[in-house]
Amino acid sequence: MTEGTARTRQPSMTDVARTAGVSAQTVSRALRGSPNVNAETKRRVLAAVEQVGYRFNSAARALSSGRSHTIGLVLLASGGYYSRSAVTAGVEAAAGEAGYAVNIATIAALDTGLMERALSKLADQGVDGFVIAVPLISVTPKIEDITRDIPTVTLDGSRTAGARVLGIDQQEAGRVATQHLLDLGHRQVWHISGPDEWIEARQRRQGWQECLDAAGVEAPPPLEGDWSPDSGYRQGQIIAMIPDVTAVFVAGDEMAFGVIRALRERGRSVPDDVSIVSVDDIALAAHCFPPLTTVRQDFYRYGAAAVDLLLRGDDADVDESVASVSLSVRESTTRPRSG
Amino acid sequence: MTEGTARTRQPSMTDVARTAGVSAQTVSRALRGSPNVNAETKRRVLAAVEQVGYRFNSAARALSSGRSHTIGLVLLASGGYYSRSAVTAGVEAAAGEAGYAVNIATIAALDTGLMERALSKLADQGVDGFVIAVPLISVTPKIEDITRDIPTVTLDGSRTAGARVLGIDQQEAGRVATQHLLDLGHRQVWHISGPDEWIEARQRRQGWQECLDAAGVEAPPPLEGDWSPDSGYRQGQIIAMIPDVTAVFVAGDEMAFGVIRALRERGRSVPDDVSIVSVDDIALAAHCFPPLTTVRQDFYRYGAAAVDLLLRGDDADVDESVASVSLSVRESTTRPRSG
DNA sequence: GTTACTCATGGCACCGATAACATACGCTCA
DNA sequence: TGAGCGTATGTTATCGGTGCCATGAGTAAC
Repeated sequence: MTEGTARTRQPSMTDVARTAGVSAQTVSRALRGSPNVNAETKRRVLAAVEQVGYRFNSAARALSSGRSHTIGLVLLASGGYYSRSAVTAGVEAAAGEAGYAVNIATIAALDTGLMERALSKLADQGVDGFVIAVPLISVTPKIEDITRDIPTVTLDGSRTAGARVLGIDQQEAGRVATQHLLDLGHRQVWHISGPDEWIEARQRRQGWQECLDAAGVEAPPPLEGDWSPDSGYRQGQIIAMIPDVTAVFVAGDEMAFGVIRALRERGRSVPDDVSIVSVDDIALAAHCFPPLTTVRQDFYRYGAAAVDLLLRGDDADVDESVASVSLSVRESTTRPRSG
Repeated sequence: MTEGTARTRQPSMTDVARTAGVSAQTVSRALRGSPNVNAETKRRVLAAVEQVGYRFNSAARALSSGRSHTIGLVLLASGGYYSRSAVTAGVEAAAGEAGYAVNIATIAALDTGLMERALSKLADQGVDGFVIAVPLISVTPKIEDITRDIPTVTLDGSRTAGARVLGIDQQEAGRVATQHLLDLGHRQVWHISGPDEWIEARQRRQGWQECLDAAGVEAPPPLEGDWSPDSGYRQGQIIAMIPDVTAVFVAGDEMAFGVIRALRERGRSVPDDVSIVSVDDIALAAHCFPPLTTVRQDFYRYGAAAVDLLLRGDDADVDESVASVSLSVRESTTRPRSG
């Protein structure tokens, strides 16, 4: 390089201290808002920070304090891009507010080895906590080791050593969806669930089952998708071949898109022939054809609540507010023809 | 706590060194894959790592080496959750492969102040580089300062001091989409663009304009949305009121959903009355009704390429492969009635 | 056989903040 | 008046790697 001025190192606390005429320790205290700092001193420090263009060095802080002020977020690459995106935003917002940064690790598939590697990588990065937004299909000793050392919140109800679980009542979502169809007069409600590894999927299915039980209806065998619209399409083709199906509860909006398409291609109209209700209420649910009746989930708040739980640990008021679900009734559901 | 053994500190390189019977420096070299380490020594070191349960401390590394092996990703909370999600995955995958972690910062809106804060926050975290996936609506001195010090790749073509630009030819996308409609026999093509602050939006509009110019068609005034399905719906309502519209190029799939809905509600059928083509090819594009003809963008590779460019700086082969666009022809476009 | 050079390894200072401890000052109260 | 205490500030060691330089062994070249 031919630059005239050599690229000098970033100013450090010592530089600020010299400029402000105090010790580095006082600068540290002033910047962290320690109570025992004179107001006038603090002002001088802040002025010096501006003057020398000081930028905080979080690596040094992490090294000396042992805390990185970073949390690790584990996501699944496939499956539900809307929720992933919204959860990420919620996590990041809540973390940011608490002065934490967010480090992400995406695993390509639900594989224990990949999970171990992801957690390991984040642990190496020195995260202070984990938010795990994918199911832990199996908890290996290695995973237990890591989550025992580092506070963890799981979002889907998986349990591992020392992890807190943010319990959302997915069963309720399944119940609300199914009851809506029964209330419309449907005699039977079919179900296309998410992958069985996901506790969310299991809980929604359970809610469906319970609701049918309570109504004295024998539940038909559930079909299983993988959250993707393609899988919904495939399962929808099966549904389309079964006569007398008038109502289907699909475990996720994106799958529901595929189901509706499959039904339409087979000449079954939604909602005239078959009513469809699902869960999520993604942004496109209101704009597709027909607009989707769906149980709303607030993924953003879900993610934010996970961080609150992780950092503050106040289970109580978190769970209450996040757990609520609400039904957005649109045009993909209606009374059965002969109902 | 009543634990028998006090929670001791994590093992460090010194511990590994002692166990392996070498110096800490040799451990460091062995772990970083330095060429000048005896194979046998390396084996001993790796065994010792296993034995003592050593975990790398990246804060220490960052402090002493001055590089954090972390890159910062700036996203916009609203607007295109599919692309956000896919870009994030691509960035994370490419970064992970190169041994880098990803730190995210989401800005709630396209606001210069928020952008400054996001960059500043990531800079404080000590990121080695930025991938900025939102438009820089205005480049303030503060933003310039930060991006001058830290390598930056912008994804939408915004320019700022020292930033590399990953140039995807969005104009080509606009051209391909528009030409498809002309080829089908449409005499006129309307356009609903993205927000003018986005270079992507401007380029796609330019492509549309050029294509019409080349065909000797006078372009109608473009309408403008904000990428959201709701905005598509609003603009679609306007389009629906204009007689003789037979073809619309919508700048994004999510907006196209809203446009189609608005047209349908006004009794205009897609594609029989109006053909719709858009850009992105999100997962749901194939499953909505009617299935959407759209120009495919590979956001995942886009994100990955940004990281490659940032870390390796080999512009050449990156641009070529990513820039390509391809049209997915589905059922939302057809010949005009009297065409 | 000395020089020269490579390879494998060790020693030590240092990155920049913070924890822990020390100090200085001012004030209250016996 | 001096013990006792709280507040504001300074001093020093330390966190755990890495950069730089030194060292010794082995080997090729003259």
